[in-house]
Amino acid sequence: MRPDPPVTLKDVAALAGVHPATASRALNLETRPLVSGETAKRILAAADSLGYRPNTVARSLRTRRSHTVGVLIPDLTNPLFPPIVRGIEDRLAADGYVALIGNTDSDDERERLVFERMRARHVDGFVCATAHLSSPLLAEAASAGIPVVLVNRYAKGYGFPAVSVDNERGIGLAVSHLVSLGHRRIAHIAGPQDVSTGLLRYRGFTDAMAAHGLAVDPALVAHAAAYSLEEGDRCCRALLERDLGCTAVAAGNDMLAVGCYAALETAGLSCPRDISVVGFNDMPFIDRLRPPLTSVSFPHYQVGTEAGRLMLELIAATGQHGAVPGDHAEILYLAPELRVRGSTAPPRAPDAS
Amino acid sequence: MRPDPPVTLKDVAALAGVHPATASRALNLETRPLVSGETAKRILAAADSLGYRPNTVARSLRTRRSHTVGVLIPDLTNPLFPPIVRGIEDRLAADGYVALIGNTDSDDERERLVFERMRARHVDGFVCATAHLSSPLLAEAASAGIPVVLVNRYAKGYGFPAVSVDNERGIGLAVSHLVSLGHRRIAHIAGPQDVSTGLLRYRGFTDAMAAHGLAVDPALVAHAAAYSLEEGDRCCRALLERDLGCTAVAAGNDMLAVGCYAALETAGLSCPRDISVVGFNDMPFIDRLRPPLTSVSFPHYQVGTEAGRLMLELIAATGQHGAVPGDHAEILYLAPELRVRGSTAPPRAPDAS
DNA sequence: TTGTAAGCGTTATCAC
DNA sequence: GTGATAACGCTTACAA
Repeated sequence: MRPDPPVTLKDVAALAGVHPATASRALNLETRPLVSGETAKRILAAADSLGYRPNTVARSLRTRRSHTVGVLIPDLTNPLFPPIVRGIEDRLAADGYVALIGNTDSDDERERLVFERMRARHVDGFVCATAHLSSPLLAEAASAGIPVVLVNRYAKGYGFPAVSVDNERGIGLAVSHLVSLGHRRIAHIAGPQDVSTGLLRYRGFTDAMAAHGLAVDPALVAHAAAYSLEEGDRCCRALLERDLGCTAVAAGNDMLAVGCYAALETAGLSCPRDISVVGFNDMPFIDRLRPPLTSVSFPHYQVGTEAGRLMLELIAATGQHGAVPGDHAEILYLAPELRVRGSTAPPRAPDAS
Repeated sequence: MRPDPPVTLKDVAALAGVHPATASRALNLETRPLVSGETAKRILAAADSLGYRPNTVARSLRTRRSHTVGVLIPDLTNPLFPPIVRGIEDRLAADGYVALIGNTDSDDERERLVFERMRARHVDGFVCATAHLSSPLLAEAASAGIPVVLVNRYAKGYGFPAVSVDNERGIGLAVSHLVSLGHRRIAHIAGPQDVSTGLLRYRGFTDAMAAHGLAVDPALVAHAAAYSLEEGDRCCRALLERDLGCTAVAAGNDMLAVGCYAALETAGLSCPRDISVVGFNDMPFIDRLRPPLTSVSFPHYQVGTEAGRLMLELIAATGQHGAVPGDHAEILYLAPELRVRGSTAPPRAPDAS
């Protein structure tokens, strides 16, 4: 079976007995008012009967709008991202946009590569969940006037809108919870300090401790090189080896927290009996682990839909006059909630602070 | 800051003092041999100094190749898919392709919508993980000569290559394992029968039971309307209510199996003490549930990379003469392996079959 | 209200 | 080996 020859605007115009330009006008909602109702009807009927589908590529070449958005994430297999990406896709789809997806593994080179590739395909904007605090890509996008929406992470100074959880408040909830259980010597496994979440949660941790009148023992802070199970495991071991009598760990995110589970098991310790663990993100299925992880939650899917919305607004705004993107950049902080589960309990032998 | 004006082929040609056509030839590897080494070098230098990036959209219009592939999946938030999608994306990226992603929720209308949208964007092919056993989309793609690779599911008669696990053998492993533990009355929660996995695993289940000389009590087969936790819960309840003394459940996939956990808990039963449960897919993190789920495993990521490979081959082949896609359709069955974990144990009171 | 014509950036097909 | 020219399918001033 040989491919059917694609039907073009010219075919539709011919069948309707009008000029292609007229057909184009009738087929586009914005310009439809320009053509008489009579001919418009004829054209639409013709298009319909031929099964006409506009060639987006040609249109894109002309209008410099592809109705396509690039989505940059570190790694789709990190359970945090699927709901976010779905949210983005759903919101974009509602307006006729489609999403190009690219995993970067937080690798600058790979990030650059997918960025370039998407740019070459004339994406109308980027939703970016990979932003390091300083990123040449963002600078480039800014100077090229490409809309960017930051997700989950924030980067200063580019004037891009962002959607994210209130990290400092979130980790504060975790600390308060642990303190209220009676914990005093609380450790923190900090995420990478070159991404906003790592930095803000670390800062939030020290602030929250201070607010509770607790000193932060620097030895009770471990620094993870990445948000991974392995790093969580490694950092937790390091903390245990220091033998500083900590009774709880507030981890920088869920992966690090689950990494702690492994370290505790290796050390023959029980969670939460010996050590309480709190995560951050409340990833899907994390409530079904053994033990169910207490974690700081926020609406992932909604992060995606909000990011999609901001992107669409940004694209629309960029169309207008010489609109400077980022003029009135909207930064959205979604409220965190603590989901208390089985990984936290009062310390074994509460020490009077 | 005003957007930099994009540099085009004409600019490069001008700087190099050649005609745009020549510049084009020099810039494309396939046609580079046509131009003298001297001028080629000059052109490349010019392109480099200007930071030239080919406009893929324009190229696409001309060549009818977008170097873009549409990926259709039911739902990205189903943990089975992220590794597969990553595999696809990684393989495609290695050849300069990017992936458009679309969630369909197994909804025909939505599927049609994203399909059309991607088609309008001139994707070079579709990797499709949503195929029902009969799908108008597939027929349409086939007749339009659009390359399609089926993933995880199979659909007969279109001649499309497919990558999937050997479902019948997989469920056979599960049954053998349960039988060897001493189970005789084994229930099956069958997935939707209009998708290949549901059908094949069901068939595989009855075959395997027969091979062990065990009768399949029809009342011990429950039919799930979807691969969801809710349906697993519902089906498992139904099975329990029938009170037929089953001691083990071989579920159609992991979601259904985890749904069983909920039903068992509600019924005050313990897994694996009262009822053993086996899943299928070995989703990420499923080994960390309570109890860790025994499941039929296969290499998800590799499913993705193989699908990507097949897609690239198909695209390459379609380029040639009037190659009929699906002539030598390659069907890849990856080998399943059983991961035995804490959700299976000998029955409480083994009944002599 | 509709037609004309130019052009988006590239590549394919001719000549030279 | 290189240049000229047309064309991919569509939109959009401008003209009628």
